[in-house]
Amino acid sequence: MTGPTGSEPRSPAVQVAWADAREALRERGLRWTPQRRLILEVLAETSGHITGAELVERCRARDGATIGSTVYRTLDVLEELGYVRHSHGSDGREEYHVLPLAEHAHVRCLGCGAAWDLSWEDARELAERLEARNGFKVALGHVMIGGYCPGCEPAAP
Amino acid sequence: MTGPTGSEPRSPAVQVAWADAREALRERGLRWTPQRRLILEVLAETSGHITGAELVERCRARDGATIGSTVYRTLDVLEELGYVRHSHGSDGREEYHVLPLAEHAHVRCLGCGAAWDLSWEDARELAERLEARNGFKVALGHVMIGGYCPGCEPAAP
DNA sequence: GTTGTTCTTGCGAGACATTGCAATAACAAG
DNA sequence: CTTGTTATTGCAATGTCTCGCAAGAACAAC
Repeated sequence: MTGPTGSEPRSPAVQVAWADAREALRERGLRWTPQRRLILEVLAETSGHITGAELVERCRARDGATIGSTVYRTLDVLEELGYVRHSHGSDGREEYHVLPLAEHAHVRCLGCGAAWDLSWEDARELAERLEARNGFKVALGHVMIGGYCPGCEPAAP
Repeated sequence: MTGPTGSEPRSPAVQVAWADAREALRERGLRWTPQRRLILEVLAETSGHITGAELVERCRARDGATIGSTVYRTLDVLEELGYVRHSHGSDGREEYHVLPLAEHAHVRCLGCGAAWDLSWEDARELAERLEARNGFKVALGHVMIGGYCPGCEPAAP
């Protein structure tokens, strides 16, 4: 694991990665709209994970006219472009992982809800094993490991 | 992996495991109702995985008066008793794993949607590693590994 | 600037799941 | 069998996310 993720502002070095989003869209014949600009802005200030509903709410805070379905559809587009990656939290809600510089697996505590990224070594080992034994190609962005961190205990059985 | 799971009828040997459900409920001061009886019946004929919505539908096929929320609440109770275990499929829908004789992790192909159980050795290795390195106790029932099986390829990037 | 193509948006409907609350029914006790 | 306790149910409202479709906007070409 590489440490818990939160929602602190991104470093300037990382922010630039969003700068070419408009370019990336245009290259694919997609369009740059005020709605997408707003969503990108909010995402650029987000680090770690964010749920779909949270993103809708933060966008709505800046522009009361924000429409939920537009946000979700934009998220789909951004995922295709590689800017976000989504999975599902333990409650089944969409959870978007922002700017996956390297795709990685998620580890989540079922007790306190904290989330980490699986360390690269652990991930690689898991992936190599499954591929070698079964020819199964692991998609690290789609791996969720639930459990309990030190301090959090499973509910009594 | 131990092979794909489906929805064939259970063997008689496994069916008996459901017989004491009524007993298990009563021991906890919970009640045996016609609704729960129906849900148990349907589950007893199910093997592998089933989504919440599917279960509701199958119950409704036998009793048109079946109420969704009752089914979901019963599922919660059964999960506490250990008769089912739930996780979330790649589309975020609830997915109940029936009668988890041994808790195990899920492997799912993002291409064809097929699901397997992670082999016990692979699972144990993953669990031991995370526990040793980070003190993180893996809950195998809450592990989802996405990827692509031989024959299914990731969508072009 | 005008025009045309087509990607996007807004909006409403719908699927799935959760929750609060009042009415009901299961169970134990007498 | 009757009664009292309280777990459960049914229902309605809410929340999250998806989808179809017509109107609107972005972009390129002229």
